[in-house]
Amino acid sequence: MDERNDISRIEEKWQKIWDEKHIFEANPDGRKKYFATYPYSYMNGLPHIGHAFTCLRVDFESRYKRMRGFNVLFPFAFHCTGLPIVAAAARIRDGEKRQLKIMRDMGIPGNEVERFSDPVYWTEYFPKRWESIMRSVGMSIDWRRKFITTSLNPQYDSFVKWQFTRLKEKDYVRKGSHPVIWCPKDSIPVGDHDRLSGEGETPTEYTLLKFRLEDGRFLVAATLRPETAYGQTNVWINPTVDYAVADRDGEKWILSPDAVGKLDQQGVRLVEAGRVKGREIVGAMAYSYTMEANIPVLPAVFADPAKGTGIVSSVPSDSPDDYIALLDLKKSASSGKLDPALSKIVSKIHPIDIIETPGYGTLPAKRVVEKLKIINQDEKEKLEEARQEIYREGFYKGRMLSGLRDVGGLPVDRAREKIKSDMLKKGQAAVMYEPSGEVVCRCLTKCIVKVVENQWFLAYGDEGWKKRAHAAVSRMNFYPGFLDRQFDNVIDWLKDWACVHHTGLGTSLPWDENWKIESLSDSTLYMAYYTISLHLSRSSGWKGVPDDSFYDYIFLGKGEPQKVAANNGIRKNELEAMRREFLYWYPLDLRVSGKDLVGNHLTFALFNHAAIFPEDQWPKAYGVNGWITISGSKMSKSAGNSLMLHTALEKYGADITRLTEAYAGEGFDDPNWDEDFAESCWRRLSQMREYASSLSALPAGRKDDVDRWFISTIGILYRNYIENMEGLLFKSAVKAALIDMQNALKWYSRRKGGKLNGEAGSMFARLQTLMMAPFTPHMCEEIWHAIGNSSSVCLEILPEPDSFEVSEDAILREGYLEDVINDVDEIVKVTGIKPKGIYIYTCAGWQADMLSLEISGVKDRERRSGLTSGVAKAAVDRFFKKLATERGQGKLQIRAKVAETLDEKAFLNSSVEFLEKELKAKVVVQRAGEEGMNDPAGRSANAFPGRPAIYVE
RNA sequence: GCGAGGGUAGCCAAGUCAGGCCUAAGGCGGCAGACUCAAGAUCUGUUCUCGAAGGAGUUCCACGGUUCAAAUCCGUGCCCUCGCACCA
Repeated sequence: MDERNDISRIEEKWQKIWDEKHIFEANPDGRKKYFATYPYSYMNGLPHIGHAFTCLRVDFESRYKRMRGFNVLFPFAFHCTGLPIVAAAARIRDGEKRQLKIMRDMGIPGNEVERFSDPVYWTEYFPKRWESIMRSVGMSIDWRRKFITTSLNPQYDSFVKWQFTRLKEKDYVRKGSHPVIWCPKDSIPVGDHDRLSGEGETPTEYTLLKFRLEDGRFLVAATLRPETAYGQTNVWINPTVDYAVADRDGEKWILSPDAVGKLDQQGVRLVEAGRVKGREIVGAMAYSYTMEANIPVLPAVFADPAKGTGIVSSVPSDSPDDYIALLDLKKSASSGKLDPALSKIVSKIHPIDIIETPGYGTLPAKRVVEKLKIINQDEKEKLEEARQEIYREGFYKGRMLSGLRDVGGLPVDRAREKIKSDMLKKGQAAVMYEPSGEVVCRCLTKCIVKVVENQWFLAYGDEGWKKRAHAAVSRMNFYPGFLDRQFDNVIDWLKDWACVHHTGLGTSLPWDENWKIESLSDSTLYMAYYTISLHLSRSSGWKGVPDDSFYDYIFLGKGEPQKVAANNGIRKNELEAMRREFLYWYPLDLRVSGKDLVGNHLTFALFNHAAIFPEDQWPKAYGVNGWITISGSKMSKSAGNSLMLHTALEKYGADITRLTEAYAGEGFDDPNWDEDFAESCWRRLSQMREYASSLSALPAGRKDDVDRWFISTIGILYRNYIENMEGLLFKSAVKAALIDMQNALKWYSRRKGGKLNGEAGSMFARLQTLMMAPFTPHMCEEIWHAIGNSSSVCLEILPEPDSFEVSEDAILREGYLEDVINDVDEIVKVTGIKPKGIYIYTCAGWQADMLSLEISGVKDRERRSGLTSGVAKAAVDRFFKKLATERGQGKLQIRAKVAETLDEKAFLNSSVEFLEKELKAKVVVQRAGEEGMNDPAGRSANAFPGRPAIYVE
C-alpha cells in the first residue's frame, strides 16, 4: 500500500533525525523548565493503547511546552518491583497453558518462552520492547535517563533505601500486625497473582463471642455482626460435629478444631485439651454478656465447623439463617420429634427487635425469609441471597432501637464498632479472620488468614502527615479541576499501608533485610531520581553505589559537598552539578495518569513528597484521565477487543495513532478509540500536506476584507487552541487546529474564488503546521520542511496568542453574508423554486437610525417622529412589530451592530459575483424604498436592519 | 452507605462555572447528489417535526421554582459510572 509506505518513510526519517540531533535530551540551561512524567509502567506485558493514551497526554503537553519556549524534561523508566513478574515467571516454569498463551499473544516465539521462567529476564526483555515501541510512536522522551527498579539496579535501590531511612527517621514507617491471605503449605502470603481461584478475596474480621456454660467452659461463637448481640435468643451448635476443648490462658474454650488451627496463625494461642460432641452440649444454658442472661444451646445443622468456630450465636430477628433454623426447630417440636424438654424451651423463643432498617422494619430476617419464600435450612442459595440483602441494607441504612444499652439510636456501623471494642476490652470477645471467599493457592492448598506480626506500615493514617498531604493538594493544579476534592477525600480515608512483602522483586528494607519494599511504596518519590539518573546510570561511567549522605546532599542540600563527594568517590564539582540539576528540574510540573492511581499511587506520592521535601518541591499539577474504550466498548482481552500499541502502529503508523488518541476524549470520562476516525486520518493529513504546499507558494498581494476575516478567524482559533493546550484538553485542541482550521480555509477559498492572498495563505500553512506538531510531529516536520524551513518544528516557538490581528468588523461582515446565503437557501429549499433571479432589499435608512435609538435607549420623541415623517404608518408599525420579535429572540444587538458598522447595500453589491456563484442565479441588490426599485412581489417591506428582505423568482 | 463524577439529537461528544444570535459545535453513522462501467475512496449537500418564503412547533433525565429570557441558576426525585485498598 502506497500510503502506508509513505507513512513509514516519513516517520522513520524524522525519528532518526530527532535521535541524531538529541533534541529531546534535556539539560539544564538558562530557559524556564518544564518537567512532566508518566507513572512508569509495570514490565509484565507490552503497552496497549490505554497506556499510550495516558503517556501521549504527557507527550502532547511536553511537545507543546517545548514550543512555548520551555526546556522540557520528559523521562521514562520501567517498573519491575513486586509479585506479578515473579508469579508469571513461576507459571511459565510450571508450563501453565494460560500464561504460555499470553506470551504467544505478545509475539514471543515458542522457543524463547522458556527464558521467561527467570524473572530477571523479564526485566531485560520488556524494557527493551517498551522503549522501542515508545520510540516508534514518537514520544519526545529523554531516554538517557531510563532505569529499571529493584535491587537489580543498585543505584536506584540505594535511592529507595535512602527514602525509607528518612521516612523511618520521621516516624512515618511503623511496626504493627496485619492480616493476610496465607498459604499454610508454602507458608507465604498469597497475593491475587498467586491464586488459582479467589482473586479479590480479602481477610474479613469475625468477632468471637464468649458464652459461659454452667460448668465454667466457654462456647465461642463467631459473628460478622457483633451489633446484633442484643438480639441473641440462643446459641447454635451442630450436634453431629466433634468440637475441640482448648485451653486459652486458663479458660476452656469450645470451638471447632479447624478454628483452633486458624486462630493459632492469628496470634491466639490455644492448646487443645480434648474433644466434645456437639450433641452433648445441646440443651445446656449459656451465659450471654450482652443479654445479661442465660440462653439455651440448641441444635442446628447449618453451623459449619469449617467456617468461623462452628458455633453461632442466634439472632433470629436479623439473621435469616437463625430465623429459619428456629422455625425448623419449632416445627420439629410441634410434630413431637424433639425432646420434650427442648420443645418447651424452643416454644418460648421469639425474635427480639433491635435494629430498624428502612423498608424492612425491625424484624428484617422474618421479612426477607418470607419474601424469598425460604422453607428450611437446606435452601442454601436462597439463604445466601437473603443474607447478602439484609446485611447490606442493615449495615448502611439500619439504626439501633433507642432503648438499647450503650448503643441506642446509633447507626449500625457505629454500633458495631462500639460493641466490639467494649467486649474486647472486657475480655468477653476475641477477633478471628476468615477469607471473604474461598481462596486456593497455586499449589492447590486452601488458604487461610494469617496475622503477620512485625509488619511494617507507612503511617498514612497519621493525622499530622495527612495535614501535610492536604496542604500539598491545596497548592496544586488538577486536570480536571474537581480532582482536588477527590484527593482530599482519599487522604482522609487512607489508613496505614503495609509496605513490605517477603516475596517478589524489589528493594530490601534498609534496617531489616528480610523484607522487600512493596511496589506501590517504592515508587512515590522517584520522579526526583530522574533529575540525576542520567549521572548514576551505568552508561555514565560511574559504577559506584551512592550512600545516604549523597542523596541528603543532592535532594536536601544537607552535608559538606567536599566530604560527601569523597565518600562517594566522585569529584566535588560533579556532585554540585547534580545538586544544581535537581534544583533546576524540581518540582515536578505535571504528572498524568489513569484514574486507577488516584486512590493509591498519586496520593502516596503526595504523602511522600510532603514528608521528605520542603513545600516548594511538592508536585505542581496532576492530570487524570479515564480508561480507554474501543469504538464504544470496554477494552478487554477476553472480549477480543483489546488493541496493543504496536498493533495500532503497524496498522496506522505513529501520527494517525497519536491523532486518534488525541481525539479519543478528554477530561475524566472514558476516552473512546474511534476506528472510523482513525481510518479517516490519512486523508486529513495528506490534505493538510497538499494545501500547505500550495498555500505557501501563492503570490503575496494587498489584503482585502476577506483576507482580514480569514486571518481574524485563524487568530481566534489559535487562541482557542492555546487555551485548550494549557488545560490538557487535547480533543478540543485537535478540533481547533485541524477541523475548524480546515473549515475556515474551505470557506475562505470559496469566498475568494480560489484567488487566495499569499500572505494569509502562508500564515495559515505555517500556523496549522505548528499547531498540529504536538499531535502529528512526523507529518508536521515533513510539511515544515516542504514549506521552506530548515529547523525542527519540534523546537519552533509558537507565536503569542494575541499576535494576530482580529478584526471584529470582518467577522461580522462574513457572518452577515453567510446569513443571507443561508436565508436564500432556506427559501429555495422550502419553496422548491429553481431560482432564476434573486432580489435582495436592504432596509431603509430610517430603520437603521431608529434601531440605534432603541438600542441606546434614547427616548427623544422629536427625533423619532422626525425619522418616520413621510413613512407610511403601516410600515412603521411593521418595523416595531418586527423589532419586538427580534428583541424577544435576543438578536437585536447583533442586528444593530451590523447596521452601524456596515453599508449593507454596498457590501452586498461588492459580493454579488460570489453570491451569484453560491446561489447559482442572478442577484440584484437594492435598498428598500430607493428610486426605481424593482420589487415585483412587494418583499422589500420585510427588510430590517442587519437582515435584508429577499425575493426569489 | 460514604466519596467523586455524570445523564445533551441514531451513536460519541462540546456547551453548564460567568443565563441571551442554542435547534444546540464537532466527529461518527445515515440519506441524497457529483465523480465512476461498477464498487470503494473522495467531494458537495443534508440529517428533531411541520412548512411552496427566510417561519412555526417541540426538545438538552423527570417534576417544580427563579427570570423579560434556562441545556445553563435553585430545589426535589430517578438513573448510570468509578473508588472504598495491602494489589499493579
